[in-house]
Amino acid sequence: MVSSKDVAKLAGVSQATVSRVLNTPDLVKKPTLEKVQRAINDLNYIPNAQARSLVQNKSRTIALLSGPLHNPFFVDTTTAIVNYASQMDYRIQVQFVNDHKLNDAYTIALEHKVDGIILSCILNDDPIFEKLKRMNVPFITYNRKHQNNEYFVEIDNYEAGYLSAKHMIDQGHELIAWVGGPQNFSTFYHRFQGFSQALKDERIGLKPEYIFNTDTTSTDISASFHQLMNLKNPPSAICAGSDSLALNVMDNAISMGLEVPKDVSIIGIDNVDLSSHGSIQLTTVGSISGRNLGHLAIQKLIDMIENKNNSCVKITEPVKIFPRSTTSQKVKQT
Amino acid sequence: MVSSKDVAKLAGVSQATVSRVLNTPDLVKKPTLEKVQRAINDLNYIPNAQARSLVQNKSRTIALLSGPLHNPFFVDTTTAIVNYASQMDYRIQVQFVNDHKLNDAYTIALEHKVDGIILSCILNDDPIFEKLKRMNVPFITYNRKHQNNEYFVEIDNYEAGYLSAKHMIDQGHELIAWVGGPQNFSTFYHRFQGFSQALKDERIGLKPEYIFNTDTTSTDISASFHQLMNLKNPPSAICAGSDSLALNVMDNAISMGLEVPKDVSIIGIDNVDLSSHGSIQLTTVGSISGRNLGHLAIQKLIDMIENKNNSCVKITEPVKIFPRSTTSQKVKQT
DNA sequence: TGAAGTTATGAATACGTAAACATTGTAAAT
DNA sequence: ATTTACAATGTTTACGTATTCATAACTTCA
Repeated sequence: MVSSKDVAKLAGVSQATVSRVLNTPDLVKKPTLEKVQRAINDLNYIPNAQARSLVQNKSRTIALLSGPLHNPFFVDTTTAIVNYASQMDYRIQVQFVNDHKLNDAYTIALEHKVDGIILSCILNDDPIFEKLKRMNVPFITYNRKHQNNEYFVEIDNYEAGYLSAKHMIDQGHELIAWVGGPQNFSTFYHRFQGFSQALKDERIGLKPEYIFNTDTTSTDISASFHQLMNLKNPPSAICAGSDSLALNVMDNAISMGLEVPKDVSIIGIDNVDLSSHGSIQLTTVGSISGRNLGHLAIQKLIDMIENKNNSCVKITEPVKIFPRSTTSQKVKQT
Repeated sequence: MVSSKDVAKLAGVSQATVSRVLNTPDLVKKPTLEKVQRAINDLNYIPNAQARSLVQNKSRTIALLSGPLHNPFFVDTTTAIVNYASQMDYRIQVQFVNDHKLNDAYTIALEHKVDGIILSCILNDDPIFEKLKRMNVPFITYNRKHQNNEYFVEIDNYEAGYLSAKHMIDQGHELIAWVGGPQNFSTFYHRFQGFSQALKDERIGLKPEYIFNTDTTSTDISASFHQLMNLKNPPSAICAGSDSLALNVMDNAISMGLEVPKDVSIIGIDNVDLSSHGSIQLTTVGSISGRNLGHLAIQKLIDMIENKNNSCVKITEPVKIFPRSTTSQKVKQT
C-alpha cells in the first residue's frame, strides 16, 4: 500500500512535510506544496485513517446501537443520525442489537475506540450504564433512558400514554385495551403508567385481561391480539405502546377481517414518518416540535465530544395527539 | 488509556505474551495465561482494534453505501447486511449516499481501509467502477449494476418490468402509465425496457404522455402523478418502477381522494417487506426465492474477502408477480 | 549424562501517521 | 554587515498491536 513515505520519497521531501501538506498546508511553501500534491496524485495516495486515529487518539467514528429497522421508529432515527454525523464528518458504525447481546455490542464499540456511543437499547437498570460512565467515553441514549436519569433524549412518555388513553375516552370508548412492551424499558414503563393514570382519572377500571405487555415480537403481539379479540367483551379501542406495535396490531386486525377503526380503534405513540402514509393514517402521539429524537441525540453527542462539554444532557420533548384515521367515535351498540 | 504494555507490566510478562494470550492462548502456559488474564480483568483492558488493523492490514470493517431508508427497499437490505456482517464478526460503516456525493463516500471508505465495499448507488457508466477495480479492494453492487456486468447481485429487472405490464394487461387495462426513475440506474432502465416490450408485444401503444421517469423525489413523483391524472384520458393502471415509487404514488392517489384499485390500479417492483402489510397490500414483482439482495451480496463479498475468491459474482434472481390488493380487473366504462 | 528437539517466553521491529523538537534558510531591522 | 526573528523543512519519537527472530527452559531418548 502506498504511504506518506512513498509520497515523500517521490516528491523529494520528508514524510513530515507530506503530513503538513495534508493537515496544515499554510505552513508549507507553494513550490513544495505543489510538488507534494503532484506526487500524491501520481501515486493515488490515500491517507490511512487508522494510523491517524492511533496517533491522535480519536477516530471520528461513533457507534450506533440501534433497535431493528423493522421498527419504523429506528428507520427515522437511523436516517437522522447517520446523515447528521456524515455532515459533521463523523463515521457511524451501526449495530442492530437484540437485547440479550448488548454486552458484545458495547465491547465491539469500545475495541474500535469510537469517540462516542449513541444507543437506544438500554434497560432501566442496565449495569452497562455505570460501565460506560467509568469508561469515560461520551454516550447518550435516545428514546429510552436509564433510571439514573442522565444523558438521554426522550419524549414525555408518561404524558404520551396519558394522552393516548384520554383520546380514546374522549371518543366515547370504555373498553380500552393496552398492548405494550417490556416494563424494564423506560418507554413502555412510563407510557403504561400514563395510560393507567388516565383510566383512573376518568374512573374507568383497569382490567388485567385488557393489559398485554408483549416482548414486541410479532408472534407475541399476534397472540395477544387474538386473546383480546376472543374475550367475551372484546375492547373497542386499543392503545399501543408504540407505532411499531400499533402497525403490527393493525396488520393482525385486518388479516382477521376486522375494519379499523369501525370494529376497533387503534392509536400508537411516536408519530413515525410511516404513520402518516395515506394507506395507514395511524392516529398517534408524538413530539410537538416534530424534532427527531435521533437527530437531537447525535447533535448533543457530537457537542459533548468536541467541546468536552460535560453538562449532562436531559431532554424530554413535550407531546401531543396527531389525530388521523385509525380512531373514531365509539358508536353505541344497540 | 490502558494498553497491552500496562497489562504486561502488571502481570510481569512481556507485551508479546499478552498478545499471545489474546490471539493464540494455546501457545502460552497455564499459569502465565491466568496471570495475564487476571491483569486484563483488573485493568479493564480492551485491545485497540485500530492498532491491530494497522499491523495486520485488515480492519474487519465493510463500508455500506446505501440509498436512503425512506425507501423501504433499503430498510430490508440494510437490515440483512448489517446483521449478517455482525454475525460474521465484521463491522459495517454506513453512509446514505445522495448520488452527487458518491465520490466523497468512496474516498471516506478507502481512507478507513475497509476490507470491502458493498454499494447500491452506482450508475450504469459510473467511472468509480474502474477506480474500485484499480484500487484492488473487493466490492459488490446490489440492486443496481454497472454496464461492465461484473460483481453484482440483482433481480431480473427486465422481466420484472415485463411482468408488471403484463399483469395490468391481463387485468384488462389498456391505459397503462409508467412512473419510473433515472435511466442511468440499471434497475429503472431495464425495468422500463421490459415494460415497453410487454406493451409492444400486446400491441398497446407506448404513449409518451404516459411515461414519467422521475428523479425519485416525492415532489417530482407528486407532480408526475398529478399530470397523469389530469390528462383527458387518465390511465386506469400505473406500473411503478419500484415499490418505493408505488407507495409514493399510492399516497398521492389517496390524498387526491382516489381509491386504489377502484379508481386506479398500482403495481410496484421489489416486493419489500412493507408491501405485504395489511393496510398496504401492494401488488408487486419480486424475487421468486424471496432471498434478500443485500444478504446475497454481503455473503458473496465476505467470501471474496476471506477466500481471495476472484471469480466474478454475477447473480440475477428470477422474479414473479405477488398479487395483492392494489390491482384489480378493469371494469368497462359505461 | 548430554545432545537434539520442543515449548514457552522475551526482545526487537514494523505498520502509517502526527507532532515535538531541531535545524536550516531567509528576510527584516539595526 | 550583523543580529534577530521567523518561516520552512527535516529528524525523531510515539501511538498499540502482531509478528519475526532470538533465547531460555524443559523433554525426550540414547
